[in-house]
Amino acid sequence: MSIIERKFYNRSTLIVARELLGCKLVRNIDGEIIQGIIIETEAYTQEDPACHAFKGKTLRASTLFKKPGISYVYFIYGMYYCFNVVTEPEGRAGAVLIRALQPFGKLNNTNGPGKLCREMKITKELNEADLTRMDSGLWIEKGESLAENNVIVTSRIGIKLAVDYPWRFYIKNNPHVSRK
DNA sequence: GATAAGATGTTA
DNA sequence: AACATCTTATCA
Repeated sequence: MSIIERKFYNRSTLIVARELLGCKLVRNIDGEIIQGIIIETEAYTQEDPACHAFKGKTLRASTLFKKPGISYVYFIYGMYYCFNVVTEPEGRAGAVLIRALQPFGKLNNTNGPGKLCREMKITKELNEADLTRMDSGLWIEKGESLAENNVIVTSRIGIKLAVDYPWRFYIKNNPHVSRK
């Protein structure tokens, strides 16, 4: 029930990626609430070759340098959006890609970053939305804390660069993880 | 099961 | 030309 405040995001991207597991992503579309538990994340930082901000402050990547706790939504492969949460202090780039949700209520088919954006109607209109405020229509609430042995850490998916970084986190034995 | 290819538009 | 994806087809 309690919304996560900005200072949570104003930290190392790796820590935020780990701690977002178990939290609840909530969307309000004209009064209709849809929500899911975050069960899979990936971290991307300024010094990371796979990150959009690696080459500097391009138009698209400029969002990654802004204040923590806002969203970064980008369009990919001609058909899908991906939803990230901006981390690190303002001026430093960093984001956590939300890769999969455990559906809540009538939400369905959220086992992948493109699919969950489609299901929750997350589009570029929500880029730079403030996730610490309910009036943005998209926010994140605290969840149950997870035991360390329920978190699996592996390499990231769908990238060519820096494939050896163990920067993907997901909840053990959860059936909604992407790429089973 | 595995692997390959096609859809599709923005980015640099 | 590549891309932080997903679906469908074509093997085995």
